[in-house]
Amino acid sequence: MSQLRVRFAPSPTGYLHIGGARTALFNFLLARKEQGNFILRIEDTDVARSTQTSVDAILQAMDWLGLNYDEGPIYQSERFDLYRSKVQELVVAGKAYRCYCTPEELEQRREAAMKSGGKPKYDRTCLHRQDQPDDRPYAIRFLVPDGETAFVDRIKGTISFQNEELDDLIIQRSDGTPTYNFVVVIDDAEMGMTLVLRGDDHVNNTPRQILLYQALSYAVPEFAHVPMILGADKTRLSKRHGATSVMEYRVMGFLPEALVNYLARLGWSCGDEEIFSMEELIVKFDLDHVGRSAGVFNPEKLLWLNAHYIKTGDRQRLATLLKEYLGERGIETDGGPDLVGVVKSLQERSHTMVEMAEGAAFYFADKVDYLPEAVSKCCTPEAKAGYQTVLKHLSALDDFSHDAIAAAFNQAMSETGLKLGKLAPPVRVALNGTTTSPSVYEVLEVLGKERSLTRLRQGEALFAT
RNA sequence: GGUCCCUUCGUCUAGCGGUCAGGACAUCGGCCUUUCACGUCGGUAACGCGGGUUCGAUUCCCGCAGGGAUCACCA
Repeated sequence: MSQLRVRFAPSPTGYLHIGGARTALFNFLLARKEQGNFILRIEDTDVARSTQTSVDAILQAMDWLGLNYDEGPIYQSERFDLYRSKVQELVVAGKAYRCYCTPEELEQRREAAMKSGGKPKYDRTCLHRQDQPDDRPYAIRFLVPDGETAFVDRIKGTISFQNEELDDLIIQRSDGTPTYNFVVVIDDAEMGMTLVLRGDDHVNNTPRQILLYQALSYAVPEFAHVPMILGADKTRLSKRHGATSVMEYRVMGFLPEALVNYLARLGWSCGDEEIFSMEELIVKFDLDHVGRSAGVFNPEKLLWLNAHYIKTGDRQRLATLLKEYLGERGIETDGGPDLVGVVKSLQERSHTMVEMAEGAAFYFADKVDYLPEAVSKCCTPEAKAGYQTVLKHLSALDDFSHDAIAAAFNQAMSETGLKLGKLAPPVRVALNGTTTSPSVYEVLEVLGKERSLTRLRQGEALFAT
């Protein structure tokens, strides 16, 4: 049994963004599907740009999405000794060499080469250098062998490069710290990765890394590169296109399962299916159906999915969430109507939890905030009699259930000869101050008799005589 | 510029030689209706171009065009 081992390796220089989340998700799904291991590794070799705040933000976002890992987080910054010894191993074997060229010199030569139409690759000046002084700063470069390097990408198919296109890349900086392309190989190899699933932008790094694996006598893992995510204008997804941070979506009232479902379907498909729970994804996800081309992030479809999950979600759980969203808006729910009832009345008409919270606010308000236009439109002198008839019948109810309320309205209708379209609007205004709300029957039921009647009696004053 | 990758409705995509090119979001109509939604029925809408291969190409091959990625002592 060959155990699948995959990893997600973000660099902690910011929050977890949509693209990274999808890469993490794909790795997670594969690991769970194959019953392999999912490792989280923090790529913080760039000490200057890495922060603990970012690490925390990434961990929090993964937790929210439900992407738990089996090993880690492993910090590369704690493994410098290992990297250094591996660099030495290559130097001793003659597969890497010291380079005394300064960044400034290299930059100059690059520019000169570009200007004369040549390739901006390292000219191997120091490969042929005779002296190797220890008292001068030097970086270590990997000596790229001649030939061709090819690999079979699990998503894109065979990809090959001529080694001469590759630079003798620096694997250790002059300050002694290792560079990305080197540590990623050491870690993926030492941690036993069997598949490296990552963003498309790493395709060009892959041949260099393969050469490194070979130079260090490591087994080369399989690779799979997922296409990037674009904004509506087909450019790389960025702040301009809206929220890119996973956690921003929670703030905006999205459910994690909606984001997971959306991200999974962005670039992957399973016939005509659109709705997938995490459990289904684990069973159905596969690399064979991951597309090769970049995809545009479509917020509207995500919104539709979110509405779907709100519509079909567990009311008790949504009630708990709603309480949080209301709390963030300064609305206290204790002592108010039953939250599950509130959720039930709003569930079908909310696309986000924020929307639900906004729609639920009136249930918990001490006094109704009347919208002037709603009052003038619905609480007309002609409507007053009908309103009072409704109020009379509702007052007489012992059982304030939906059905009983409906019966009360029916009585009022036959008594006044008015249709529900005439009777309901002013009641709605009295209850929530506007012309839009859940069904008035539901609102009355959720509010309960006492609160309802209080509001209805207050509402009598709305009618201009 | 070099190298590498990509190309089906507006968007996400199904398709793996013969389909009226399917689904979903969005959009446009109808229905439902106490408001707003939801739901429901239906419509509009796509194979980048040019060569091949083949009885037959969206599908296979080669060009072209257009996108994108990458060419750091960043990751």
